[in-house]
Amino acid sequence: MAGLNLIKSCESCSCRWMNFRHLTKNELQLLNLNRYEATFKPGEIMVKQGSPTSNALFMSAGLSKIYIEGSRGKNFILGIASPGKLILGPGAYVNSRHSYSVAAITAVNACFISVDIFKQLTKENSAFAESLIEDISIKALETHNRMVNLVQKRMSGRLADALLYFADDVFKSDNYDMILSRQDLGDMTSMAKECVVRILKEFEESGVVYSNSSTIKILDKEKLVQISENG
Amino acid sequence: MAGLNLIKSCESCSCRWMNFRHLTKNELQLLNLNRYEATFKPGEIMVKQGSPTSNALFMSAGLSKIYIEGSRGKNFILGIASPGKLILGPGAYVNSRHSYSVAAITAVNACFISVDIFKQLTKENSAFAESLIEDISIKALETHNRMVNLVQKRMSGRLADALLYFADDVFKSDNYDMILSRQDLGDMTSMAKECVVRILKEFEESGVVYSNSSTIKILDKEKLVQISENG
DNA sequence: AAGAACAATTGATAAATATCAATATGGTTT
DNA sequence: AAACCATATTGATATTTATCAATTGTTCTT
Repeated sequence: MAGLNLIKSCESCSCRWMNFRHLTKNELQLLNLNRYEATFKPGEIMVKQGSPTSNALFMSAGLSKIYIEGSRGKNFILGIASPGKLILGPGAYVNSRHSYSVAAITAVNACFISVDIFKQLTKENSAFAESLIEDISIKALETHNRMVNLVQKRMSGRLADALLYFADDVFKSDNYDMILSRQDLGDMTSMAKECVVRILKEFEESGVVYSNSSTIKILDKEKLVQISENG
Repeated sequence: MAGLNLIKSCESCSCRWMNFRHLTKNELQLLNLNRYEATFKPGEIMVKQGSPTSNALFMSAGLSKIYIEGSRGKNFILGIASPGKLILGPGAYVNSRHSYSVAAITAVNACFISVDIFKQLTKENSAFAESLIEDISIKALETHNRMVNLVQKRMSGRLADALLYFADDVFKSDNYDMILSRQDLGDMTSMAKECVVRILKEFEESGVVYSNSSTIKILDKEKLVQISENG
């Protein structure tokens, strides 16, 4: 199995989870022995909501979307996963079920790491455990923030937030490919796909954001931030 | 200072945090030495969003509301805190600032416990640390669920959720005092206070819930659950 | 008990958002 | 290049929700 891996070892991996810095050489080796890599094509499901949390995931290449499958077939997109981020929902510590689904957007390489090993490491290494608490806490803060924004802002503010999220957190650039469909953008900002189109058009007419169906260029970031803040 | 405390010690406390069961006698004593009790009158602020997270809180009596102060004076009510629950936002592990405010609804007794001590205990006692991760994870799951519901359901479904939350999680009874104002109920369900009134009236007209300004009686729970599920 | 202050209620209306149906566009397959 | 598919776009309309203004009820104070 190790022969199939693209990445030589966790010790030398350049895109490993930051918090693995707290692990000793031995612990990293243990990790390395209990992982395997897989590749996914665009659109393929990497993690299915409700399935057992046997593994945590770490992507080494590509982008994927994390989404909750709500009732009546409606999805809610939590965010974009990229290399270096832990993919393991809160269900792992509650009911041992994945609390969200993850689907590849681009071609993706990912490491599967046994949750049992993962939990064992948190037990043995308190610095590592604390860093996990930090990671979870950061996500909780982001979620709180997200929820308040979704609930208190109008459509243009919500869409501005999403565009800024891609620029600042995902691509670190104000020009980027819009990897989500209009429908997905709607699922992320709680609006109908037609409304996404209309608000994007408004942004374009006011010279804030240029967009075509697959590209975004933020032209006036200050104004976009203002739109986000004014709700 | 110990003389001011109503509760004799953490060891014998009947309403202490469940996860303290993982602590040893010594650790409980350490906890006990580093706590102090306070009482709050209805309406008083117990924790202010943005203030330093020097202490975690545990209520021994009363009810309070946990809320995020959003932009432009709009609040968002996260939930109701009751005895036995840890009150410590994710900010404690991120920026050492309280990420939400907490205000007493009824008369409240609460213990303040030093966050430093709290963190020290998670470092020394891995079972305790894991139980904290579990606690945080449960809250994260609830938040995810909440967010999806708020975003995908219409007003009647959201209000039904809130009424069921009070019945099942807070009061464990289908008849209870509505301790929140209509405005607060609106801040919790993302709707205007006038709409809360109107939907409650609808519920009453269809025989699902009886309500006056300070009381709720769930008359047809199945139907209320249905309303919640149908969005 | 009168009055002040605040919360709840109601009705009318405006604003925000979703839905529906039709058309356009772009990329793929054949 | 024609046909096909999925997605994007547009316009018209319906639905949902918020806002405003006025009134009623409640609680607290004096």
